[in-house]
Amino acid sequence: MVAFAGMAIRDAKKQQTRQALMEAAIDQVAGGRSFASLSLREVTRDAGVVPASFYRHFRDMDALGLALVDETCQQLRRLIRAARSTSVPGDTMLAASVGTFLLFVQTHRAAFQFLTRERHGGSRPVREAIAREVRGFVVDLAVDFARYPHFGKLPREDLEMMASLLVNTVVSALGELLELAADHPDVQGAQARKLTDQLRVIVLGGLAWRPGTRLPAGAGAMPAG
Amino acid sequence: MVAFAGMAIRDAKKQQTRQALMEAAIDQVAGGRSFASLSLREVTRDAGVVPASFYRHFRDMDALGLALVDETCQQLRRLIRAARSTSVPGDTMLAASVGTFLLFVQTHRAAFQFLTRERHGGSRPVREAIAREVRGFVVDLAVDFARYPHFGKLPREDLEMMASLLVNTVVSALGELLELAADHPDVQGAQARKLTDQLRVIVLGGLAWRPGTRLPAGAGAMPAG
DNA sequence: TGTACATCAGTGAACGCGCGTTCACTGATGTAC
DNA sequence: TGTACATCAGTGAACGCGCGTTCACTGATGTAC
Repeated sequence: MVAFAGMAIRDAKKQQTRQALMEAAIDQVAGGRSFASLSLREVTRDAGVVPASFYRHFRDMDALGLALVDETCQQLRRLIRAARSTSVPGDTMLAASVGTFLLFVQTHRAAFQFLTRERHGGSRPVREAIAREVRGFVVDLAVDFARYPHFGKLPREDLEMMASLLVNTVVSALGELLELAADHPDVQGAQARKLTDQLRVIVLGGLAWRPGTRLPAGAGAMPAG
Repeated sequence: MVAFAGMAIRDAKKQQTRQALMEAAIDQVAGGRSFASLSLREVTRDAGVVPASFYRHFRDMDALGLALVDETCQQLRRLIRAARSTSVPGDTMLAASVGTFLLFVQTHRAAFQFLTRERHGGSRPVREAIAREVRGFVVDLAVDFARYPHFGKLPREDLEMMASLLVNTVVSALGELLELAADHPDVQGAQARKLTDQLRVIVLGGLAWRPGTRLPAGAGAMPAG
C-alpha cells in the first residue's frame, strides 16, 4: 500500500482544505457578494477552519482570487477544446453550440458568477488575469475562423476584431443570464434564442466583410450607442 | 436680495457636502476600488466631514450608490439625446459617433469606471438600476432603428436584439478602454478603430438580416465561443 | 430694520464588533534506521 | 515490523485597528413679528 510517493495522506488533506477555502469564497460571490468585500475570517469560517489556517494555503485574499481565476478558466478551456474538436460549419451547429454552452453555464453557475463579477471588479491582478484569459479565447477563435473559406483570406487583425465581437457578445449574454433565477427555463430559452440570433447577425456581417469595408451611404446608421 | 425661496444658503451648502460625498466615492472607484469595499468613514474622510454627517444625506452606502447611478446615467442620457437629434445615416456618421463617444468617456472617466465596475458588482439594487438604464438605451435605440428603410420592416423583437448587440459591443469596448492608462492616444486610436469596425460588421449583418434568418450551410461556423 | 425663537448640517466622543495578523502549541503523518 | 525523531496543517488566544452607528451638542442660517 506504499504504491505512490510519500506525503499522500497529509497532502490530500491539505488539498481538501484548500478546495474548501476556494469553494467558500466562490459560493459567497455566487450568492451576490463582491470578492473584494469578502473577509478572510468569513472564508475560513465557511470552510470550517480557524483563520490562521488560511496562511498555510494563500498569502492573502488576492492570491486566493487568482487561484480561483486559474481554476475556473481551466474548466472553461476544457469545454471549449472539446467543442472545437467537434465543430463543423453551419447554422445547426451554431444553435447547438449555444445550447451546449448555456447548459455548461448552468452546471458551473458559481464559477461564471465569479468570473463575470470580478472581470471589472475591485482587484487589479484578478482583473488582469481574467482579461488575459479572454484575450486567449479571442486569439484561439480567430485561428479557428481562418480555417473557413471566406475568413481565410482576411488579415489576422480583422479576424481578431470579429472574434472579439463574438466573445464579447457571448460574455454579455452570460452576464444577463446569470442575473436571472436559475429556474426560469422560459426566460432562459428566450435569452438563448436572442444570443443565437445575435451570433447569426455577426456571422452574416462577417461574411459581407472585406478588408477596409465602409458602410453603404444612407444605409442603417445609428446614434452614438 | 430675497429674490428666491428661503433655505438658499443652508440648502446650497448641504448640496455641496452631498456632492463632495458622491465625488469621494466615485473617485475611489475610478482609482480601482470596488464600491462594495468602500467604507462610510473613508468616504466622509475624503469628503472632509465627520462620519456622522453622512446620515444627513444618505441612509447608508447603498443609497449613495443608487444616487451615483442616477446622476451618471443622467449625464449619459443627455449626451445620447444630443447625438440622436443630429444623427444622419452613413459610414462617416458612425465613425464620428464613435469618436464623440470615446471623447465623452475620457472627460467622464470616473463616472464610466463606476458604471462599468458596478454593472456586475456587489450591490443588487445598484446592479438592477444599471441594468434598467441599459435596457432603456436598448429600447430607445431600437426605436431609432425603426426609422431607417431596411430596419423599418423588421419586428420590434429583431430590432431590440440588434440594438442590444450594438449596446453590448460599445459597453465591452468601454470596459477595455477604461483598463488602459488615460494617456495612450495610440492604443486608444486602435481601440476606436476596432470598435468602429465591429459596429460596421453588426450593421452589415443587420442589413442582411430577414426575420427568421438562418446561416447558409457550410458558411462561417464557429465553436462555442 | 431688529429681536427672539426654530431649524438642522455638521461636530466630537463613545460604544461594541469583526477584522487581519502573530505566535507558541499540538498531534497526526512522514521518514530513517 | 518497531522505534525515535522531524515535519507541518491546523489550533486557540491575543493584539491593535478601523468599522458603522448613537448621541447630545453647537452655531450658522431661516422665520415670524
